[in-house]
Amino acid sequence: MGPTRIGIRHLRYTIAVADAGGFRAAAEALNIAQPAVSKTVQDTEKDLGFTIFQRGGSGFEITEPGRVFLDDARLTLAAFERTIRASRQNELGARGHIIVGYSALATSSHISAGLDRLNRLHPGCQVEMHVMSTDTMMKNLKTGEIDIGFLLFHESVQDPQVTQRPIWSTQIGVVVPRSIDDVSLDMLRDADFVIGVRENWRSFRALLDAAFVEPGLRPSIVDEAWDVQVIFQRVAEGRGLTFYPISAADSLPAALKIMAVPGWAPQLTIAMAWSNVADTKLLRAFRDSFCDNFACK
Amino acid sequence: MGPTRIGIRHLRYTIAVADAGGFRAAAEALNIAQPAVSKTVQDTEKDLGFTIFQRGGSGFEITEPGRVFLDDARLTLAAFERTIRASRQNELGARGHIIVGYSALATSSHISAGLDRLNRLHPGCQVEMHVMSTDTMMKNLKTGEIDIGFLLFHESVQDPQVTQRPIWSTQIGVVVPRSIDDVSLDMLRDADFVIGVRENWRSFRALLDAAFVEPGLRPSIVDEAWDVQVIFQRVAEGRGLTFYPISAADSLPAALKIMAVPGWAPQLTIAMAWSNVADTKLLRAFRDSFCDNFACK
DNA sequence: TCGGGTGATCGCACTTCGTTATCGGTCTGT
DNA sequence: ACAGACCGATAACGAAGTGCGATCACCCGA
Repeated sequence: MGPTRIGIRHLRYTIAVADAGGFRAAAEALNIAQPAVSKTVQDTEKDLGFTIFQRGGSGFEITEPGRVFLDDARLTLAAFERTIRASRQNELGARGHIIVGYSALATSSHISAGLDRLNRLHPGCQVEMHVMSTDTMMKNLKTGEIDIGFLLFHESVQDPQVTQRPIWSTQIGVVVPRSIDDVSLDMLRDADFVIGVRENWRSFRALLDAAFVEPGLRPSIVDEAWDVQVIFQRVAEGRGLTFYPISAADSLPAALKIMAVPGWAPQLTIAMAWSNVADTKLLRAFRDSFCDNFACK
Repeated sequence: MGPTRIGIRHLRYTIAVADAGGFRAAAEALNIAQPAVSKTVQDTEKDLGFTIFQRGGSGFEITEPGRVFLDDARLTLAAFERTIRASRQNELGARGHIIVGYSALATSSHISAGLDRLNRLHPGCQVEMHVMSTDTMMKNLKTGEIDIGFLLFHESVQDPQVTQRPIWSTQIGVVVPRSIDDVSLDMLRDADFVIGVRENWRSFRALLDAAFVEPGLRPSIVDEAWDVQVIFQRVAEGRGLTFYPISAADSLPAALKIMAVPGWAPQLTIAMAWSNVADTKLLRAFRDSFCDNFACK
């Protein structure tokens, strides 16, 4: 069996077909004509020696070996694009491009401090930030769509393919309108709350549920929202209070403030996460610039 | 900045230049003409936006960003070839190809048992075995030249990029000609020994050195050899004795036998090792088929 | 049976990638 | 100092890879 004639292009097209759910759709997504996709996928199948897509009259199914190949190919393609992206010069003439995902809970001066630190070591290195839920982040880390994630450290968020390292801990406080002067456990029992929906805030909600048990809290949730902005908006309107890590105090709207509850201090840890497979010199430098900073490891 | 026009070929050629130490040498190694290499490397540099090789009158130097890029590119290329290799059908029509490195010390029925087990799960999956020293193995694991290694588990053999998992333990015995009936600590004090050279047997020698301390042994080494076959040959000739793990008893030549020394039982552990970056479905199956077997993890 | 959907095939143009021949450069030994 | 051996870069050109539009064969629901 000779050397492969498969290249990155073959992986990219084949993956696109699987993702787009069809040859025509893939061609559209890739901005090329459909026959080119057909041809490339056929070449790939011929080289590998098995069919990836079982074509039927309408639509197709992915064969079992095809599924295995696609899983591996996705990782490989992500690794490839990562090394190119990390090495290419950007507009500023400096090298590097890192895509970071972070949970809204991880907003903190700690993050910007780490980014400043990185910027001193690698001037002009571009960092692209995207807010996303913890679950989405884990998925994107595995597919290579993001390089690094900052998320809520929680036992329910584990994956053998993803390494996590705690970066800092803080405690959960109550977000209230500025007009309120103090809070207490008793007050929480009677208050109404606006909290993120479980679909998007699964691990934070799980952590809150656990924190409610000990003091016997059963907060009445009058409203749920998908995004933090909406939650804060509701709180500012006086619809209810909400819980948030105290380290994120800086990112609160002016109308709100966050306060620790005397006698109730649930801890929350933010961790940095990355795929075991994602490994470039630049990413190591990035991770180190965060770890040295907070004396972890 | 548009999408890259860099492909696997660019990585392969650029790496070849760095490895071969020259454009002409690289061309020869790749079995192509030299101008093709020049052109491809130039295209790569243009796309990345910096020079990888600083050409001087005679020879060249690798620039700092070039070195970083090359390190990443090596990993990426290895990942690419691994996924293709793992997916391609072999002559038997079954899928998979794994390259395994093993230390001569790891020869054992445990290994063949694990391979049998894998063969039941993945019939026809090709496994390519190469004997190499522990140090070479670590290097090859990192470059992706081998997928899995079986090596002597030793504190001096550590690398953040490589994961190790102990697979089995055994004890060290003395290899003697069949004519000898029993061995003792006192006998070892007077005997001559043939042992592997330190360059190729570094970690085993370190382990032996430590094991000699407690009973106060200072074996007289009359001969050193590079390969295990040569060592056994010398022992069979009566030149001296040697030390070897008892689990490898099966692989001894007929003229020799291995015996435990009463009152001296240094332990030795064999571990399976793999690069953190090396990750395909097939390799996970391989590792699992070994780990389940010996109830580790 | 007829449109509207799928993917496969064909023929042609452009790009990529390989070749050979040749150039200009630096070292080295006379 | 100069010839010769080595290096990498360049030029010109052929072969292969890769794109395109047009078209075909097929399945399905109206």
